[in-house]
Amino acid sequence: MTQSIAKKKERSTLSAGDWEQQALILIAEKGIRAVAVESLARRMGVTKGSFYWHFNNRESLLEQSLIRWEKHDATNLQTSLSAIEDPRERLRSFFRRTGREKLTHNVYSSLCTASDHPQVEPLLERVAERRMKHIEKAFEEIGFDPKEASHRARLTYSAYLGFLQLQQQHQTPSLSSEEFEAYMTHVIATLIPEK
Amino acid sequence: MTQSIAKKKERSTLSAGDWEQQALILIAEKGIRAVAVESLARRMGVTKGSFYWHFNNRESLLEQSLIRWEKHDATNLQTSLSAIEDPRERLRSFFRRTGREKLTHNVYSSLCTASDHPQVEPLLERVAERRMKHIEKAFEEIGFDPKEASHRARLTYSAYLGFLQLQQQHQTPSLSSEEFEAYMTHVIATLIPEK
DNA sequence: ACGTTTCCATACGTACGAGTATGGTAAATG
DNA sequence: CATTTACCATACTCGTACGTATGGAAACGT
Repeated sequence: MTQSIAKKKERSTLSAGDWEQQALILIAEKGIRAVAVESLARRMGVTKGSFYWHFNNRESLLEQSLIRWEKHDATNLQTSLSAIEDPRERLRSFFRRTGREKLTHNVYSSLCTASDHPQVEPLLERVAERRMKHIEKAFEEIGFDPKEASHRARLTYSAYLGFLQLQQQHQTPSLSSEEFEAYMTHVIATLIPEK
Repeated sequence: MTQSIAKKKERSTLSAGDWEQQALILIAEKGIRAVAVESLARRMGVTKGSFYWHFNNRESLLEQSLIRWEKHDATNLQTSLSAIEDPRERLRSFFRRTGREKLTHNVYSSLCTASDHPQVEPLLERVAERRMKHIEKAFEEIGFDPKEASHRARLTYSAYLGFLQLQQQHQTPSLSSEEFEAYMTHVIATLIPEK
């Protein structure tokens, strides 16, 4: 038993986790609708027979994949919260998170364009709620009263979501350009008040 | 010939325009993916045979419908621009446009969740570009220099897009509540500087 | 060594939606 | 009045993707 665990690195056989991981990569690249079991199987170098041994159906795969992603995202948020004590800096790092965490970020971006999907919608709700609370807390630490902090958090997260949308439409300066830097500076200056 | 035009109000036969109109209504209600020719035909009280007399294929219907919507939206923007001379008031009216123009607004909202669709993507790009220019101009009239106005317009439109996203996820206060009014006041105060 | 899991391939069955072929009916036209 | 034209119904084909049935081969337990 202990030996079989160590063997995982060899691609002798696939695990359910491998399928979930590849599904997330495919979501990030082409969106959730592109996750078809036959094409995904080809991608993994096997056929459908393998898939239906690991999962009951496509819906089950998506469910597990999304749970996996959500956990990963929640811990990401938590660590950034405990790591950065200055609330202003914490907010700035939230915006700049777009650059790092490429995969998990692209997954979210893709999921947003599938908000009508029955399995995705509740996930997006939970994630948005969690992140907005996170932002709201930072604004309260800065000095906003609860009501204002709530509104400012909603506005901030809306700006973030809208930016993702424009990014997918290729209507945003590339992340590495100085045009992008200038825009980020403007956003931070507008939404995060000085001391 | 002149008589047949006058008869249009009677639902004796359907025109291409009728199909496009119903397609837009369906898009607003259930998204563009729900626009299937058979189900749409049932909605119109006829069968596929009718549809394929008016259109070559489904793609053609979507193309015509989207063009129709885009024209409508462009004139809407133009009239609001020429009707309101105060730039601040013009920006405020942009935000509040969510309430009025229910149909055309819901269509846009639905289209945003289908930004990966090949026929929708270029449309969204054009619309976003047009609207952002509109907002940018208002900010310039207020007194922002061109660079700042551009950034502020992008931020403003991002906030708008993000709000639509949250709205679809039912994570926004209802448009008629005072909670919504308080939020709008906050947004306007944050993004539109006082004189 | 032998049977039992584990993992996967192959071949099917099925549902759905797009598009086609063809025929029918009422209105317009001459 | 006869015939064309506009509009629509019915009955197909076809491609795609999900899901199932079944069998094979390697690994594991005993």
